[in-house]
Amino acid sequence: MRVSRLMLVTLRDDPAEAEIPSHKLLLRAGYIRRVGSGIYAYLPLLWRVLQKISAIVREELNGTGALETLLPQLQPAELWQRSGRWAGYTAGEGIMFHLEDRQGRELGLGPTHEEVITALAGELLRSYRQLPVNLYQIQTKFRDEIRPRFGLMRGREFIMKDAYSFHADEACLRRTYGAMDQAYRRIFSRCGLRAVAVEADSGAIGGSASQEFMVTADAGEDLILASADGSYAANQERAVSLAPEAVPLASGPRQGGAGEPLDTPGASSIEQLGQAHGLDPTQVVKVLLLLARFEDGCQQPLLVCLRGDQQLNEVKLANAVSARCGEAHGTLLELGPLSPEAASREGITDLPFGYLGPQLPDTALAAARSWQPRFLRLADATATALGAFVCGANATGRHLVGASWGALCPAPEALDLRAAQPGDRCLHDAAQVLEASRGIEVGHIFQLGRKYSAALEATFTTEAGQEEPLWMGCYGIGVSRLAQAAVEQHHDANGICWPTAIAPYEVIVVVANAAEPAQLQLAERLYGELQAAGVDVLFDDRAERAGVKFKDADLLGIPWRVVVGRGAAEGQVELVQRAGGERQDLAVADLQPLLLERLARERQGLLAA
RNA sequence: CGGGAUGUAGCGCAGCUUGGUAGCGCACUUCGUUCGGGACGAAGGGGCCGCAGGUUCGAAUCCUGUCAUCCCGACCA
Repeated sequence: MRVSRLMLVTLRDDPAEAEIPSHKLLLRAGYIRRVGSGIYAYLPLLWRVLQKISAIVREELNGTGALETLLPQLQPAELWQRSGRWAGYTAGEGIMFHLEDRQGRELGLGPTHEEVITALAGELLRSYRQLPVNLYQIQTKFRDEIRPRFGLMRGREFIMKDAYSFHADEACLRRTYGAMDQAYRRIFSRCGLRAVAVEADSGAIGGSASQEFMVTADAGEDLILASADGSYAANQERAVSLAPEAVPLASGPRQGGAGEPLDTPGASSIEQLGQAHGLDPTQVVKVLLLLARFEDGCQQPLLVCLRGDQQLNEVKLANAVSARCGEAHGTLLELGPLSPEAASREGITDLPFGYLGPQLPDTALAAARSWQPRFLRLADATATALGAFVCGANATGRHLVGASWGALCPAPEALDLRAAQPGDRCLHDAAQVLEASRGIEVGHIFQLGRKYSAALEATFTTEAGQEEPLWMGCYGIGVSRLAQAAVEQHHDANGICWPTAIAPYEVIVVVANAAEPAQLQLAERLYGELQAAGVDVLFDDRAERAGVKFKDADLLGIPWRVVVGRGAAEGQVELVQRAGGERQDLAVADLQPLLLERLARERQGLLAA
């Protein structure tokens, strides 16, 4: 392709709308244009990148025996009502764009395709003999993100590869899940990206085991906690660890474990309490009140106990609450702190915030107008493990010292609700410590189990002649996000440095002075020869000064630059590698063999390394 | 949705405090010089000043409303 025909518009200044390097560079180099909030046009250069990524994804998935398909983006509400996700995805902070057709039928614009594929599988897969099957598609997804940002990182319309597998039993699901894990590692390696697999929360998709693939980059939205020995890595949402040891309360239980009152005016936070009365945060049980709102309108107050030095992990809490109430009240729509303002709107004005203790009786909710009149009481295991502790006395300006579970109040169910922190000891080896890094989530694989097949009655006949719901897995890759993540991981002060495997073009031939016939002729010749040799080659034939063309070549991030300049008459050209900036002068005859050899290796991405 | 900010030419910005009919850099067009790291000179083209009301002889500027976009938090590939 000739640059003069490429519709190339590069920007010298950073666009004001972009914040992170990859977003700025994609805009400046003419890869994308914003059309609306979270909506982008993929310009021709980026489309080539996306097609290269897609080709790698296809090759690897086809290699596992997966089948490519294409499912509708317009999806009937009825399908989502059957799976129980319509309300959760459209009401409240739901992310599904939805609309009504001229007949008044409700439709959703697919944010994901579990419903459609499961309904199809239910119709088509009748016997264990047809299993397993793994179907995938590469397609635009629509999500009405609460806050689109960072260009393609979190758009409202984006390209995703999603795959869904169907199995006769769980062991088979596990095998395919393992095969997808391996395929994903190969895909990211082939794209030239450093990626790590981490344990993850299953989120709104549901199901049991799940693993995320993170491209490591400082601008990543996710916090990864990993052990230095490489045997444990998890998203912070999911990470588990050993909490620091608690400092025992010197005097032990007092007043038989009911605790001794202590006047603590003004000490409504753990820090203030600790400073004023010489207490360690690990000696305190703190009580958080939260409110959960469900699909059926039920509003459930929660009383959560944590050890004073620990932070709540809301994802873990939301999972625990869903597990306990989901059956009766449907999807958990919202979970947040129970504020004094919200309480007083309910008619509850006497909650001593800052001095709450786990013995707070349900009668505190007696005045509630629309809330459930009983707390759902949960505790982190670090709190229930305390033999004697300090807690609020449920009266402003007063705490109890030396309280113990049983005597003060029954211990709530002990769960893991705490947020693991960098520096925590690991569960698998207490000598290992969790270290933090940032990542961009580019892939996520799930063992869904039978959640969707049961809801949508997608069953098959087993060898024994029984009707059973299909076992399912689902596997996603954010293709457009991956392209931007690659830029985030591979750029420098001058622009993008694409890994060759996904670069829009592999080589750019730059004619230093297009007015010089010898240069122009040689450049034309090399351009033609490289094309004939199967190289994706750009030819910068513009009547620009050399400096402009060099700057643009760097900004675009083409891995190899061939400069046809002063040495053209003597048959000399210069070869420059974009990443690293290595340059060498070559005889024209040596160029192509050298380039072809390097490209052959680089097209394999990190697999070649 | 809560908190913060910004809307002036394709992009980046000034002008607004103190109202008087819109400017700078880049980009674009033409000509000349230049020609290996975003050249120089000359001459040009391009703006419903986000939108709607209001105040005023007069509004980019003041007032009210509204929309959009971006940033910080909750969601996700």
